[in-house]
Amino acid sequence: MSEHHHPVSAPCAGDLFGGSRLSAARRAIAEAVRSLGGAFTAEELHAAVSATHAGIGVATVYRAVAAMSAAGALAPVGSRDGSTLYALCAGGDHHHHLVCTGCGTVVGIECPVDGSLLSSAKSAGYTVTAHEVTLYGLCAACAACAAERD
Amino acid sequence: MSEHHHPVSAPCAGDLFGGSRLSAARRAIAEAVRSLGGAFTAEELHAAVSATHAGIGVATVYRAVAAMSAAGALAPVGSRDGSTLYALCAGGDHHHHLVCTGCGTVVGIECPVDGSLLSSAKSAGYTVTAHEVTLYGLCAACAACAAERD
DNA sequence: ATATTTGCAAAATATTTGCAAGACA
DNA sequence: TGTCTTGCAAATATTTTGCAAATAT
Repeated sequence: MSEHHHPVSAPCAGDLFGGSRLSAARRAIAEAVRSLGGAFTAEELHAAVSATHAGIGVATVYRAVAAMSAAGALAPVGSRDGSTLYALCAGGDHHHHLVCTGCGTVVGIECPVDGSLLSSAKSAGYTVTAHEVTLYGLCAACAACAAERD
Repeated sequence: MSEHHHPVSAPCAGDLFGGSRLSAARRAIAEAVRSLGGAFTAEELHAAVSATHAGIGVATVYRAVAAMSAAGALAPVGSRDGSTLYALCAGGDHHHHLVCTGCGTVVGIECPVDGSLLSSAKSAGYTVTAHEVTLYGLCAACAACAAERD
């Protein structure tokens, strides 16, 4: 059927932008997102991009973040100093994120919202349409570092 | 012991500010928080206060929101148009919030984060220190209104 | 060829802060 | 009385937007 193998879901590493055009700037931004590894603010992403590809504007980064979010490749995972934190969102099935408050590393976690919670909401007269779950903590390395500091 | 009955936890309706001073402005703000009933932004709260008590500055409202949040009487429940949404937080035990996206009504829900999720985080090397859970949906009235619109 | 994306700079907002004056305890 | 709170206005900061030029497909 298709000559090229365009994945329908679970975008591969090269495609964080869904169906939008892949410009040089966006390529650089996608690269920076991966190099950051964990959670980041728009400004941090801009700084990371600028380190290797100078001349990319802040607005472009903000627009890229919006595009990647719309494509489901990025998810907001809290905020720091008034700026929204984003993180790469593993494609595939429904999940949430656990963010290390020390280094920003993010891992996916299963969704804890189960039928019993939904039905208790239902009995309160509510129909749940969306939910937001994020955990915060320390990764092994940051926990060890914190313990050492005592 | 105590001549006055200062509850240690689960602040009563008159005390949204914890131990801070109860000024006229703060009394008016607390009143407005209750009159709003559901989720609100700082600006909406300021407008509500101003309707009955003119002359209260925006900064005072922001500071009051911070004070009430610190006292545990208010919790952030998402954002709208770039502004943080807050809601009255029922005192007492640990819980989360379900917000009607139609009218802003908020109800408390039990916490779905259970031991199995925490131990799966643990096995990934993470120690969970905090979490954030919010559900969004429609209350009975707003759901009926939406159905009617078809 | 053409619709999308970029970069710049300016705009729109949300929230915070300094400080003198006023209010609570 | 002494400290906390207020109000105003200015400062900060984040994110958005208009528009002409550049670019991807």
